[in-house]
Amino acid sequence: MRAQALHGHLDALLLAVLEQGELHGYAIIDALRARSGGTLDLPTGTIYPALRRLERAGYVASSWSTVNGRERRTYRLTDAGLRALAGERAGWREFSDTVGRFLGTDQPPAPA
Amino acid sequence: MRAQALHGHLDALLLAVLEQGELHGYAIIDALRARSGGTLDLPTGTIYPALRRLERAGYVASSWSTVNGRERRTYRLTDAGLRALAGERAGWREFSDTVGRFLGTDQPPAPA
DNA sequence: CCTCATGTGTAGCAAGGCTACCTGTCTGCC
DNA sequence: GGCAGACAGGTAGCCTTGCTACACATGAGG
Repeated sequence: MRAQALHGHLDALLLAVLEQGELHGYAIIDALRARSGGTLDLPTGTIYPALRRLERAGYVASSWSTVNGRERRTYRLTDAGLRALAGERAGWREFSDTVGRFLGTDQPPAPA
Repeated sequence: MRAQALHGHLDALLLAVLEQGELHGYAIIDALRARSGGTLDLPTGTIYPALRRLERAGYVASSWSTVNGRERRTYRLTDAGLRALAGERAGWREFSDTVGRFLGTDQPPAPA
């Protein structure tokens, strides 16, 4: 899958993943790959800047911890992030509905 | 709708619109607006460069005609464009399926 | 006459994901 | 002991692509 198709939707994915529990960056990449069946295999250079963006926006908060002598930065969803996620879901629905109307995802063009 | 969410999907939309018959740029904008129920209202500065991109790629071909003293450039889908559209449709399905799995468009997370 | 819709077009900006690179620890293999 | 590779985090700069703002031209309507 052409990954740049994500453009603008990555934030929503990250929020959705963090909705199920706090994770650190590397684990987020694993979670995305696992839940997408391998389709989403995002490089660290995509994830880390995106997480910082979300943190600047106040949608996630991070805390450092040390696991096996390795520094880990764990991210969790904030209340604002949860609200943002709801908005992103609505936005995604409208977007996919609109584009799907042209590309015929699974809803036929004229049911009625 | 945040229009930049289109990123990477605009070409597919244009091909899909032209699939139903040849149109000129301005009419394409109208068609997108009409078929999307007003959601997609794209500026000319988005459409014209995109059409040139598609023409360079060989997916559409254009021809000039004069209507009411106004020069019109009419675009039609090429065979390569038709094939590209099929690929775009498949790509869209995979993309929307993948993202939908996270944002829960209409398929629940764990049906079984 | 002037404005607005029709119609095409360009220059430059901005956003966002990607490539390529760097740092460091721990584990396993030779 | 040394080296590769997974784990873990991070940055700089590129590239694509849609958007804003503008320019040009004609025809219709006030």
